Amino acid sequence: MSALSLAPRALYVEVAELLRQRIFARELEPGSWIDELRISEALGISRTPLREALKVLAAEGLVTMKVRRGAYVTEVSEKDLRDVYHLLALLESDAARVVAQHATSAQMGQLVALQKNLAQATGHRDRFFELNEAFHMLLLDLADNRWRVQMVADLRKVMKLNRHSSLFKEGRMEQSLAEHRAIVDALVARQPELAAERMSAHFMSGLQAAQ
Amino acid sequence: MSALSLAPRALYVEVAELLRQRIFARELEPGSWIDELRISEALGISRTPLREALKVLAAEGLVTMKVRRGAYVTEVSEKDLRDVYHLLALLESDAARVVAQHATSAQMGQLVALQKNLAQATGHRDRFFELNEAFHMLLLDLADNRWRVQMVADLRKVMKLNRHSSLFKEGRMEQSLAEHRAIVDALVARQPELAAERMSAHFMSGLQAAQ
DNA sequence: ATTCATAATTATTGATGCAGAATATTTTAA
DNA sequence: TTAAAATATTCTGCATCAATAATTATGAAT
Repeated sequence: MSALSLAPRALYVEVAELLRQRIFARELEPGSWIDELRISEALGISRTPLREALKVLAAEGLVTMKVRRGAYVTEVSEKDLRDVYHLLALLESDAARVVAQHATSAQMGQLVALQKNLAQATGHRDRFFELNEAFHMLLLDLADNRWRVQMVADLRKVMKLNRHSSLFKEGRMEQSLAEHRAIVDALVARQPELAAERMSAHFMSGLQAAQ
Repeated sequence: MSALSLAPRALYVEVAELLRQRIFARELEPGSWIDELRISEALGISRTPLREALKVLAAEGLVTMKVRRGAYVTEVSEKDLRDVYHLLALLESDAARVVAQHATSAQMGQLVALQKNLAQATGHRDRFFELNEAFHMLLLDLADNRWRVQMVADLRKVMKLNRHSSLFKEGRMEQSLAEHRAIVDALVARQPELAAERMSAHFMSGLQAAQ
């Protein structure tokens, strides 16, 4: 039993989170079938919460369900990855546009602060990756559209299914940092279209690095 | 038991579909709790497939789950509706842009044909509504991004939660038809930005009608 | 003897009913 | 009127049974 959490979660939520981790860690490989009995036994739980967790993951796109066959980890093709990046660019560049228009100066300050932390994390890949994600999520939060937050979160999960997407190639961190700086500059300068363009370019650059 | 379907579906899928219908028909009202026992008894099934169906609907945003409390139909505020329309406008206008750029002339023909059917359905609200949805879905299919298709489908379900969204006000059908015609014209003329703009305007106009 | 088709077996998922736990409601007493 | 206890309701998770797909075994034909 894990440490008692402040917000108690249902077992199926915990199981879904665990499976996500394993999928992202490639312990469960894309295309491989998920054996309900094996996993539930390994986790020491019954099949019911596992099956409910699989429904959640299916809705997120991480697994695909076939009737009377079960669930397998979704395979993400090169085209899928391009499509996902395309949508992320669309949704997040629009978020940048909205933030440039409507964010308070205090909120801009949050983005600038996070950007500075990011600048100090170059070289530390895990830390950089973490702060990078935090930056994008903060921007989304500030754009204040809960449906978009959910959709982007799901798309980012799918993106993580790809082997190369989470690995930054040589020099990618520096380039990414520069792109972030340019985005923040445009936001602070209250230039919505410029911010949106730069965010879109940021994703196109990220897609190239992933391929 | 319903007629045997060509593609046999799992019970939880059927139940999810049934619940969607009831939610859209306002038999299950936003904010009301879903009594697992009552509904499963009414449907003559056990609670397990119902619970799995609720997980699916929760992922779609139609119901909200509270741990140890169960599920209730999601309440959609005015702001939520605006946010959903904003995203639909963003996603579908981009789809129009893509279609204007990449669709074959045969595919353009499909859109034109559907548009003509729509023109003949003014006055018949249900039929018009059906064809309207078919038009948007065809456009999405032609844009060829399965992740977007899924996201738009989910957003449209949320949109339907709103009482006014599915009802066309007086004169709305004629206006909607004119907007569709303008969109198709831009598509056929291979003008991506114009098509995108008109699609966006179409949604803004739809939002006004819904409020 | 080998190969293909068919039948029997096995393994896995789908669904059910029940027991336990947490929460909400009602009742009772101060 | 408020607070605590008892009761009722509802959700969570498990063991079991049923249905279906996958696999193996069997037999006939070439």
